[in-house]
Amino acid sequence: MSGYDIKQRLKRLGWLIDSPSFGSLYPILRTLLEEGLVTVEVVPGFDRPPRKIYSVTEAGKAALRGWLDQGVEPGASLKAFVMRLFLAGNLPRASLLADLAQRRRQVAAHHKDLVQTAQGTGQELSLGQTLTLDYGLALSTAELAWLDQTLDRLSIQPPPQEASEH
Amino acid sequence: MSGYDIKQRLKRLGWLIDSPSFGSLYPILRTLLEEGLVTVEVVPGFDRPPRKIYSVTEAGKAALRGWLDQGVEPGASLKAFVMRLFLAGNLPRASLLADLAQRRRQVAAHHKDLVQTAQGTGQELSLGQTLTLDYGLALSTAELAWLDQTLDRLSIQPPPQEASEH
DNA sequence: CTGTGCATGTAAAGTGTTACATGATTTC
DNA sequence: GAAATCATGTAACACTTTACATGCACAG
Repeated sequence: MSGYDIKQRLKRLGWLIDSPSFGSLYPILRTLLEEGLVTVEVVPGFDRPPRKIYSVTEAGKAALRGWLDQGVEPGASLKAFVMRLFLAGNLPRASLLADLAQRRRQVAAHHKDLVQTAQGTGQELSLGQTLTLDYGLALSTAELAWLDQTLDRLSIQPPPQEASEH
Repeated sequence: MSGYDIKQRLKRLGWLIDSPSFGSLYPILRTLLEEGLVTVEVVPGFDRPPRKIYSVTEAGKAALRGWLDQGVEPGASLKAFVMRLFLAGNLPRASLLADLAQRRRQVAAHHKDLVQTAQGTGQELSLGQTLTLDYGLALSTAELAWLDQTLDRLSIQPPPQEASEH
């Protein structure tokens, strides 16, 4: 993909993560190129400006795998999780399941924390705090349900071949 | 609250937003103090190190209200929304409802986008992309439900007095 | 004929984290 | 006796955005 494409692609997920600006994206691509993690091919467009199509090299894939294998720090944000999830296709199935399981533990802990806060503090909460608490509970409940469902689906149906049902 | 307290408090919401480091938090508090938006009171502890308890001044409240009144840029992240929600107690009820309504529009648009991506692109999605899409759909669905429910609740039950049911 | 989309890139300015320094108390 | 919690703060470093520069095509 080109730098422009990458930004567009990330912007579509912009609700969950924030996509980088060109001012950080282009320098990063140059660095990756210098490190040999990607290659470029310049494709001149008829009408439009020429595009630089980047491809990940084997070294790049290895580096990505290395990064993913490091795992997430406990307490990682939603954003970090989404990023890893997006790249999960490059991860062996077992690692992906471990990642999801760890996320489940984190969200479960957070959920428990929210429930305790709701019960513990009594009635001395501001409207803002009440709403935030409520919002957090709703989202964590939904995420836990999704994680359980997805863990089930991926555990029972392990073949890396694509399912024919479509 | 003290700087330490603020960090603790924000860390409890750390699943949804990331709390600042002390390296940024303390300088910010000093700036706010110099601008007259907060005041300090040093409370020496018997055992523990002395604590600096900050309080928001009237000028600080006015500045906060000004910031909240600016509204959110379209395309604001979940993090930004949670921050505003948390501070919503300082907002007139009508502004809060407007904020929630705008968030609803944003999430609805994002949800629609995800549905189109799921249908449009066909079957040529990687596992990571499929999972991210699925995850986004699950969370946006849950958030829309919460927003609808909350908008209803706050519209029907507008009194700023606390409900007696507890 | 002004604005928007495509497409890349640089430099300055801003914002943030990491690492360090201090110092007492409690837990393993 | 080492490590963690409480509690504040600074300086160096890393990172990011904002603003600018370039240039063509197309729509209102």
